[in-house]
Amino acid sequence: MAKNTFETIYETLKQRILAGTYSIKMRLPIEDDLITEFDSSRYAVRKAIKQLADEGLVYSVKGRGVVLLEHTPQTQQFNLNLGQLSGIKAMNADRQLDYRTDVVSFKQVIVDADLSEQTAFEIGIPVYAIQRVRLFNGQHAVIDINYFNAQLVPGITAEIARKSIYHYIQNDLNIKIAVVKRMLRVDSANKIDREHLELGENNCVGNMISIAFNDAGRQFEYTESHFIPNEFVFTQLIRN
Amino acid sequence: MAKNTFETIYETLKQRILAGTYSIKMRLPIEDDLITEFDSSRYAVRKAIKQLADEGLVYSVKGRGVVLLEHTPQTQQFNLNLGQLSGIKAMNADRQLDYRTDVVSFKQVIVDADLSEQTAFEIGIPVYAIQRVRLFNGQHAVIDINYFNAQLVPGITAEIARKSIYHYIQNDLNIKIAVVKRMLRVDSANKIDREHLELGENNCVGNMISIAFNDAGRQFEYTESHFIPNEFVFTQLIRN
DNA sequence: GAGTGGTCTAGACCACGGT
DNA sequence: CCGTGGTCTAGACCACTCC
Repeated sequence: MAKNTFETIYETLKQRILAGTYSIKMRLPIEDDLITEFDSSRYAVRKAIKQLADEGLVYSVKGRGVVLLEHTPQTQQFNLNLGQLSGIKAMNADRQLDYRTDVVSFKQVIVDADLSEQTAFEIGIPVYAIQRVRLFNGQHAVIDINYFNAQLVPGITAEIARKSIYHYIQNDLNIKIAVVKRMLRVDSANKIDREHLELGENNCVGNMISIAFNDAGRQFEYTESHFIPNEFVFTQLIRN
Repeated sequence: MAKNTFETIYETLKQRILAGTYSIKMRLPIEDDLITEFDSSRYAVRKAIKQLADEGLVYSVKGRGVVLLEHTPQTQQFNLNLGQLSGIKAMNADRQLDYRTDVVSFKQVIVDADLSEQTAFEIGIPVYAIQRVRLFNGQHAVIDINYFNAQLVPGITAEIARKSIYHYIQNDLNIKIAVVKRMLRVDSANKIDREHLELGENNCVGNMISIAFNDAGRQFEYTESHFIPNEFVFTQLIRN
């Protein structure tokens, strides 16, 4: 860790904040002191503070200083899964979970008007249409409905889908996943959901829609992940 | 608008991107060209590009340049309600909606162990406990369950709750809302939800939990907003 | 008025991508 | 190898907070 000056400062400050070193005064040392302590430039110090602010640990007030945000065990968890990448597999890697994937459907189709409307893919291009059920601790908790642009992401097989498409994309195809845009909704459960998910009494699902772009700016994926209620949490940080 | 050099550059570039000026080559001009064009420093140019990247419009690749992300009408909507502040009132100010608030319950209580566990407020402090139903176009769509630290946010009345607590906090009390941490879940509907929301056939709700901090770093609010399915969307951007 | 973070300039060098 | 963005330094001045 800590390859850059900036990272060293960031890691050190974060440790101290979490250890409560600064907690009494509820303030970080002023920039000049940090510059002196770490023998670095203002740039590195400010960048480290910026990252701490992005994580919701501190807040800068012009003319006053850098304030620490109260962090209780409850609010602590916010600082964890803020912006994760990869599939749900990695998304839950921190929790120790028994995990399995069933490929329910695997097709290659041409995008028509309706599908284009839904996925934002151009009409006429070939896509892989894949449906996979994710089991956590034996529970049918998530169904992933994927559409991958077959020109940008060629050669997907059912076998790859059973393991990890993202692993295949990144390691075998060497595609860089640059940006993922996400939408979160609560939808009434549809036929597919009722068929494949253990909804119990519930008749709704969470729906996480992901649109992924490679580092050439091209959208290569549209995915809907329908998940059962009461099991998943998403976090977001808003700063003024 | 555009008070700073940085803002001028940012606004100009954003306009051009949305107008499609750069779309053919799928690239932004290189930094040096932008420095020349806007007669500014590299700092301002890079800051503008950073903001465009934060919005999901572009993506920087070291050694190659700044790539434009495909933006179709569908993915465009992602760029809207990314990080909004204020209550739901402002959250939906862009849509033209008939809007009303009913105060269902208004109490002042002392935080006990259970409530402390839930809200992360200290045991023993007084809080306002408020329940409000939000009607959009006459539909009972949202119930807000608020807890405000009565020491940090004194003097809330039912009348204020009916109008806008955030307006009162910011304009009358002059409190600066620095940071809001949010969690999103899908919960099975409870008694209060079934009583106050127009769930129709659905028996689940979305649950947006907000924890707000003032610019002294103190948590002054814990709120759960339970909302009906199929009506609300949340967005998130993840960058590598 | 003193102290603090926010903005900005003008450089330097490094790391990576493509040729 | 060259061109590009990423990191970093050493300053200057401004805007805001607090006494």
